[in-house]
Amino acid sequence: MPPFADGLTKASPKGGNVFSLSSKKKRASEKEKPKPLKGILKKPAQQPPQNSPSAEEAKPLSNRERKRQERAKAWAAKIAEREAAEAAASPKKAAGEQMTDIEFLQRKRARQEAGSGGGNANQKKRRKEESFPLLDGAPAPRVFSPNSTSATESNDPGVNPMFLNKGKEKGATGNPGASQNSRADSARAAMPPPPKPVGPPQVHSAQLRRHALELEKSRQKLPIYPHADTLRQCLRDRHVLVMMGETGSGKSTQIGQFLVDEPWRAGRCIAITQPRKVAAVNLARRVAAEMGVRLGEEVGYNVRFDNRSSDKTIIKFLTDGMLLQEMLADPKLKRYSCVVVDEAHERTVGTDLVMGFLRKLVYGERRGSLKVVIMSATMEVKTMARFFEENRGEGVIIPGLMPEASKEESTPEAKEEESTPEFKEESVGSETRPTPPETDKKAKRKKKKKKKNKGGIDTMKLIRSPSPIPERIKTPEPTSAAGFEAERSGGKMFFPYFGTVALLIVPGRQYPVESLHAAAPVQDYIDISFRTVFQIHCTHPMPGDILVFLTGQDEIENLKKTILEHAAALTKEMPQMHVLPLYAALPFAQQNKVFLPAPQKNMRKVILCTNIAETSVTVPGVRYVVDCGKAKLKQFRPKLGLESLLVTPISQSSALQRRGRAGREGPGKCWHLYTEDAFNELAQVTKPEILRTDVSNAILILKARGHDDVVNFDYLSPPKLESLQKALEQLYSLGALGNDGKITPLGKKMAKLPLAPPLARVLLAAADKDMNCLPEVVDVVAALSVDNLLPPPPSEELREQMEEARQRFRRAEGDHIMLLELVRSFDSSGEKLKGWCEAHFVSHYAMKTFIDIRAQLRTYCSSLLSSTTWDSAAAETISPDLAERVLKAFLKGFFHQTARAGPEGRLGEYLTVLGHQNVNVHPASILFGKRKEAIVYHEYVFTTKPFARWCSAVQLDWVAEASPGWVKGEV
DNA sequence: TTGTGGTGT
Repeated sequence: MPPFADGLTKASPKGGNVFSLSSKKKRASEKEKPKPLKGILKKPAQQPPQNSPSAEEAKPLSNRERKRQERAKAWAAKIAEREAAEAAASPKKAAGEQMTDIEFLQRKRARQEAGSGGGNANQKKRRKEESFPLLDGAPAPRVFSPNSTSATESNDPGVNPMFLNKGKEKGATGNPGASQNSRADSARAAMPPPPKPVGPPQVHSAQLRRHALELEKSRQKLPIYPHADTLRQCLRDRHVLVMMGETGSGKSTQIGQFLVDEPWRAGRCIAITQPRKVAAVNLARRVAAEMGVRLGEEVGYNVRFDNRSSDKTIIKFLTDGMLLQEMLADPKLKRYSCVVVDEAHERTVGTDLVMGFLRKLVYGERRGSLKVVIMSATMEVKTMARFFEENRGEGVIIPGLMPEASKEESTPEAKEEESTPEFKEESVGSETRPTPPETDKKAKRKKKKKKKNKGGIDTMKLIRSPSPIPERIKTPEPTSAAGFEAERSGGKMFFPYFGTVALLIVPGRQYPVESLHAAAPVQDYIDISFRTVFQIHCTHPMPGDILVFLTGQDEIENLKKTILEHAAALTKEMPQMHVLPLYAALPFAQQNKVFLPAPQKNMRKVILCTNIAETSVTVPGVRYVVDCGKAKLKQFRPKLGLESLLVTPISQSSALQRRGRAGREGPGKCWHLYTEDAFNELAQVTKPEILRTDVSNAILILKARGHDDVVNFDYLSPPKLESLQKALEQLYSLGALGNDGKITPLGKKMAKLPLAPPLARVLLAAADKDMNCLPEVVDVVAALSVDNLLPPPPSEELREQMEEARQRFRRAEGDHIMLLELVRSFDSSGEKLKGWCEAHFVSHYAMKTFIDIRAQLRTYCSSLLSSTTWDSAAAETISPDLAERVLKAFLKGFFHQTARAGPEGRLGEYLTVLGHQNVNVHPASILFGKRKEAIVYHEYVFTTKPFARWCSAVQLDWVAEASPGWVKGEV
């Protein structure tokens, strides 16, 4: 008898199951459609759902289609004209001349005559230049879109493309036959095979193309596939498309392929951004395979340390961070005709900044020549659409989606202090940051205070630095008559246009997942998780793995232990349990175990994970999810200037995401360890990262890309003024900004480095003549940039052995120089990386990352310093003098993270130089238990106590020397 | 005397 059954009854006040079966059997994509609950174990009699369209008629080339093609041609000509004008005008402009209209026309005619005839010459010419065989010739054949003539016309009255799944629910809930037998499909099947590519020598092997043809079948089954035409039409009519595509809709792989042949592409690349590297790489692989091309040629990717793209690349997947980096050299993103922002709902700082830049470009410098697609989950669609509408959605109503936009904004918010008012929906649409007199007064008070305390920095002056007047241009005339028609009819006809934004909702492919909530509030969710896991295991059939969401490594390892102890007591008839932890700090080899089937036949995987499994990792085989309702989230407290990790209740979208993990391979079930009322009280969406973190890096990114007025930048969610102020202060104190708030030459160099501003400052300081320790500092900075370089001992027995192995790196100066010793020791050992790491208890994976980062930093630095030798083996030994120079360089970036010895007799205690806060040397530091005059530390963490991690001994006069004027007084 | 969610340049 398993120990849990008894516990379960006790845990419930009513003496029943802890869980009340929710009366709703929710389908992830249609929550609003309650369905009667059938028996828990009864298998639904439905097939895997596929959201396929109802029959769509394939028409011959209709008048409308012909007109559309004409419009497309006209469009291409327009872009070509614009480019011709730009190209022609620029040399003249440089010479201070103005080109006359006549000159312009002459040039234009000359260009046209140079082409092989017709008004489409420019377009043809460009196509040839691209040498993309699949696109050669006009009209461009849609090699990969055999349904291109199918009639999913967005301007077809009676169809509501905004709700593409409406009226198709039968298909959606699992009647694939309906779609497969549709006339549209047979029409597609009857189409002639794709024409063979013509043009330059065949670089694509027949094998690649054969494989692509095989993949074509599964492409056609994707829910998004039938909507290709609607999607294309949206982007012909509007420059911005906000698309809600649910999990499994195929949006990420298909969007690029749908748009390749569009005339507005004008030979330029389509960028698709991702928040994660793996996603960018895998998507590129898949799309290259589907298109039958070699990865890195027409389809490629670009992520840190790995660039597989070329001049030929027309669909490029890249991380949002990489796009931001590209924007340093190319602020207008001239090489792209279209930027697709995928997973926009995740609201990472990178994605948010990219969206801000794109909004500015699409209504400004790139008006008419840039298409923007935002792909997001349900919850954020309104936010995104309003943000991208040229007038912030003012006076525009999204039919059916936001009928009472004003009403729902009156939801009362909870706490005043901690909740960020800017985060509420309604403020998203605000045109500029509101500056009522009250705010202004407050700000002025702050300014006075700052002046008094720190002497001399006028932070408000920094904030209020040059404020370009935002350009206001009227909504462009829609190119589609139908779009115009729809707007005029005032909501009678539903067209997917929300002012200047097109809006599309594409259904996904998810199996139904049943939601269960706790009947009463849960006190100890670890204990209840444990019971629930056994309850599921004993009452639910195999196959079906269990995924348990917890908050951290510690919880996971503890629960794993408990489960294993009790799993041993399971009877032999019961399936066995295979318990696996999953969190980011776990070595890859162990992480990968979750992808493998359980080692024995009658065995169920129980995966205990952090929110890594919410987005980053998809575990196969999962049918049951346990959601504890909490997660660790970073929080920035601007008053203290500190980031900390806090266990926080998750948001509703997060809960739905977790639940969705049960429905990837079949109908599933999710146990939420909190009441339904508690769920209803959760925030709708997770607070965007930009409101939770230190924004100094983000501000430097803005400044370096020419946005001086960082307060009035187009943020989807503007950070608190306090956070901005803190960031500006930090950048100013590091010398990245001048008194006028503008970026300094030093700041520009810092922005180019892939490092947090203080570390970037350190690196640049080391290049100074008096410091002269760049190679050493590069080593230390790179070592500090990797996580878990020195993992804790795998077992207590090995602790002594570990300490002995690491003994040779010890340096009296502290952890920074210890890291340098470690790196030197590896460099001079001549051993293979893996063996060396194992012998010294250094993380192999972290060390590989270290090597990559170091190489990248060296490349950046080579331009700073011509005569630097990077040969570590030939370098001087780490003399006390060299160590001192290294630490002094660190103080240039970390003077604000220094502390002096605390009261006598308390060894590890220090008081921060700024703010006089108590900090303790972290026990993992080699300075632990040692008393020094002062320390510089790399990181402040608050766990059981405030700790300073990665500490080194410094002298107070060094601190004073390295600090800017206003800090000196504090030392 | 510790051991922090997840990303990214």
